[in-house]
Amino acid sequence: MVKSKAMNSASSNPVNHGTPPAGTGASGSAGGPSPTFSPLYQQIKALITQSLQSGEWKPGELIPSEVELASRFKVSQGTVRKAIDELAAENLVMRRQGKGTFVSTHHEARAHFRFLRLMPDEGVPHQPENKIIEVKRMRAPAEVARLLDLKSGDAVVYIKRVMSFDGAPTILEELWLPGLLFKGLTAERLVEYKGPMYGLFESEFGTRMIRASEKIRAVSADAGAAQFLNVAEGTPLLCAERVSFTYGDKAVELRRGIYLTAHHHYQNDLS
Amino acid sequence: MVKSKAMNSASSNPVNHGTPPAGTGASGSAGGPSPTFSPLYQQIKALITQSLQSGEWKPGELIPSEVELASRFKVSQGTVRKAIDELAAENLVMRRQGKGTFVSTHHEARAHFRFLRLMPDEGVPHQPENKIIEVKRMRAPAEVARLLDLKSGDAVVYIKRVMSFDGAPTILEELWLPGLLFKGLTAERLVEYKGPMYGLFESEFGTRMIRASEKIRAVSADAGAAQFLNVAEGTPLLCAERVSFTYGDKAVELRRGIYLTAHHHYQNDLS
DNA sequence: AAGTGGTCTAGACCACTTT
DNA sequence: AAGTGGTCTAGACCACTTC
Repeated sequence: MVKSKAMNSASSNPVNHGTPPAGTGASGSAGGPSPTFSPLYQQIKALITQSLQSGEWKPGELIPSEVELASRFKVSQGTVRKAIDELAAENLVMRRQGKGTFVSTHHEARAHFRFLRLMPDEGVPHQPENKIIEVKRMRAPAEVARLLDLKSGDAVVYIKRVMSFDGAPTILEELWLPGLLFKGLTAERLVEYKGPMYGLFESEFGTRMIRASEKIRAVSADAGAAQFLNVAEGTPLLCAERVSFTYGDKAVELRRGIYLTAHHHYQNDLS
Repeated sequence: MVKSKAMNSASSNPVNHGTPPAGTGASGSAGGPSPTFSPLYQQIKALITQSLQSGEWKPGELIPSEVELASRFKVSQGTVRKAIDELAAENLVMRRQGKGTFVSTHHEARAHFRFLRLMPDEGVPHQPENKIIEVKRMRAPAEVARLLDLKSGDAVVYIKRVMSFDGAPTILEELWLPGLLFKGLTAERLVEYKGPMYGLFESEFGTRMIRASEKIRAVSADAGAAQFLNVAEGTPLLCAERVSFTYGDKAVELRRGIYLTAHHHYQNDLS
């Protein structure tokens, strides 16, 4: 099964063992100056990612073993291994020695803290209580459309909720989601669902968040925030504006969180 | 050569190969629950880290090639490679194809943005101007001592400064450093030094920050902050309390930054 | 005992940089 | 041409989990 890489551009083979010339995917070509090679393991990684995205292997499920994937793609186990190593580093899959490799899911305490960075100043993190304030469909304002890569006026789902820790309202959150991706999303469904919202998105709407980018600022509590968080107007609050992405770096959520940081803090590790 | 791992002992040999000891796995056991073995590449990684810490290879310098290290440690190149892979992932070294592997340094734009997360809302990041307000030696307050793993009352260096972007004061920062590690640190040295403070610490005091943990809150501008940042008292500001660590996870800096987020934001990527 | 991921080796060749 | 990191292979064995 293939050994070196010179030549051998292959045929029905899903990957390009060859090197110089054409081959799978790759970009431009056509006399281009840079054929934009990608290493074999990157191509394998892309193929696996495709299977994840298409739902061939669903969150929580076991994916085929390294040996099987190697045989399927006609490459060595080491190459598959390196591809999966990167996917594991990006939290798309989780390896478990002796058991296999599983598709990551938001239905886990582990994945939980990746996206909720607010920690109590003392004690261990609790599961917040969740109160839905409002759910509606609307046309995307220009700013929302821009960040979600939609056209201004496209349908979006708007959600407003308050999260409390030990009975103390702490987070006021607004979300905007592309209407097309979240058609059946209703207030009832949100209220009855227990657990992290990303788990609901993943299970019920097939949209899995894999990466996010946040911009954080300090703001003053306006009348609304003051009311929902039970603080005086003008109280300093932390504002986190998040854009979340799914496979293919597609933006699929805009979230604006207002955090009361009197007894909590936003935890961040620089490494 | 050499194949198994397990155990730790050996003689003049820097790593523990050999020792094909008793039967695999279980063995008598009963007593020792965990022999605390570590894979060969982890041991190599530890040895390389030691050389970095001891200054055998200084920031910015080239470390020996993979082939040479493999020969020195009497392991295969692949094993050295895996060790260096992890060090590169932790930003302790940087690989450059065709040239070699270099010790990371803070004297680089690249390392710069790892620890300064405040970005302008529009436009590209600028180099801030730096104004030293105060430098003094003092005894560590209880809280500072606790976070720096010192004894209350131990000597610390205290620094207060303001950083401005395009002439606008934006960051008010206080630092506490262990007195023993920063003996010759004076206001003059700080003022005359151009570039990131971590570069000075690294070059002049041999202390390299490799990791940090931040807790972020929203606060109200008090009289002092209002004065230095040229805002009204009560203005909401972002407060980032950072503890930085050097090799061996030793805490060596406490930093409390007050950020004006009117035209800047704290950028954070969740992945 | 069989299957899975994890470690280690040895050798080949590729891509990039410098001499 | 020589040296360095980067990719790929093939095979061996280890550690963990399940049957």
